[in-house]
Amino acid sequence: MPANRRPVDREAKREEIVRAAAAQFLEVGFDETSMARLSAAAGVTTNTVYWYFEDKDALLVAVLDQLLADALLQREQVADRPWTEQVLWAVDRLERMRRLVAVVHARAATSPAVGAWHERFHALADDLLADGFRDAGAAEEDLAARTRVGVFVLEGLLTHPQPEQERRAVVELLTAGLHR
Amino acid sequence: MPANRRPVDREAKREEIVRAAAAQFLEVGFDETSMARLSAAAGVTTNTVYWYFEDKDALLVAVLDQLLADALLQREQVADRPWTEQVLWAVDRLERMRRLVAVVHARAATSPAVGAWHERFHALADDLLADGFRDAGAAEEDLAARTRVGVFVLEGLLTHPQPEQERRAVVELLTAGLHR
DNA sequence: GGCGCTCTTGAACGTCATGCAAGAGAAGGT
DNA sequence: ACCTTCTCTTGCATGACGTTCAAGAGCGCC
Repeated sequence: MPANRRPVDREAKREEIVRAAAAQFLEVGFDETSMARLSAAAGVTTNTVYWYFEDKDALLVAVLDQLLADALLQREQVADRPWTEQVLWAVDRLERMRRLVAVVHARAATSPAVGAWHERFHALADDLLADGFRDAGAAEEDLAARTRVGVFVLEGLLTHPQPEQERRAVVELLTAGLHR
Repeated sequence: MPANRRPVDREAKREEIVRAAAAQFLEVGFDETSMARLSAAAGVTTNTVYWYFEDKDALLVAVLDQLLADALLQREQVADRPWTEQVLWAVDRLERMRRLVAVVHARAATSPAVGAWHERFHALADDLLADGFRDAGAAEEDLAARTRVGVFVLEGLLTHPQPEQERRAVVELLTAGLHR
């Protein structure tokens, strides 16, 4: 039990660093953002960052968690739209994170922390998509395959940006034959 | 015009380096393979590698070109199998390059050379898949969307390994309703 | 035999992620 | 009021990396 505690800060400062890191990672790129630059953007020294985060990968995971939480929160507001529209909304919403998708895939092979996050993310994505397809009237027998295709297409649309029209065509092909 | 030339070597040595690099990139990973380690594996010094290749990204592109050429060559031998089997064969064949897919996506954003290769690759993949789907009897109107989904699923299956059975289920969903 | 080219090498540079040891500042116990 | 203890911050160092520079070595051609 802590015999001591700084006013409040702790959580607040951590979040501040995460926010600064997120901005840098999204705009500049993960590999391209040095810990020095990142720390400067957050208004602290590099060592301070290392006080709050084990290493750069841990910071990446924190950023991913925050971005994902934001997205999930916003999702509630479109939960009643038709399934096709929900998927298109997700693509649009997640596109800002485009650069991070490739980074996660690359680091997941090396960093256990990022690897674990990647698995958690796919479990969540699988659940959400399976629910959506089920509600939209997909046959139970090919639900698993359809879900997996859905996830792959989602990732593909994120990492290989397409014009609005193509995007819609692709998603509509995915939901073809469903009653909603 | 060259007033001079070493016996044969030139092309041979270049290829030797590419082969060594390919082995390292596939087994160890691109980020994890240092130029020093790579050069040692090829039996030369790092500077020698820099004589043949502009930088690490150029070497990556050379490796990708070689791997792709190999795969295309082998493909001819399965060109007469049913379309579904061809796609499954491609997934199986390309799986060795799994780690490189993420690397290409990550570096494409930064390195113009890798970016260009990535675009070339997708143009080729689009062509091959479109031809395949057309031959398999896909409707001309949703050929483009189907092709794009195909590419995304292919990349997805590469980067997120699935058990044989799941893989087949996914690919069969893609080719559902086609007469071959 | 010397010029010029291709190729190779040794040593260096700048940047990066990260580690270490020392300190600042505020509770809490006495 | 002092001193310990804990959280947090900092300056400096380290080792690895990608890449560059300047100097050669060996061969073909005049």
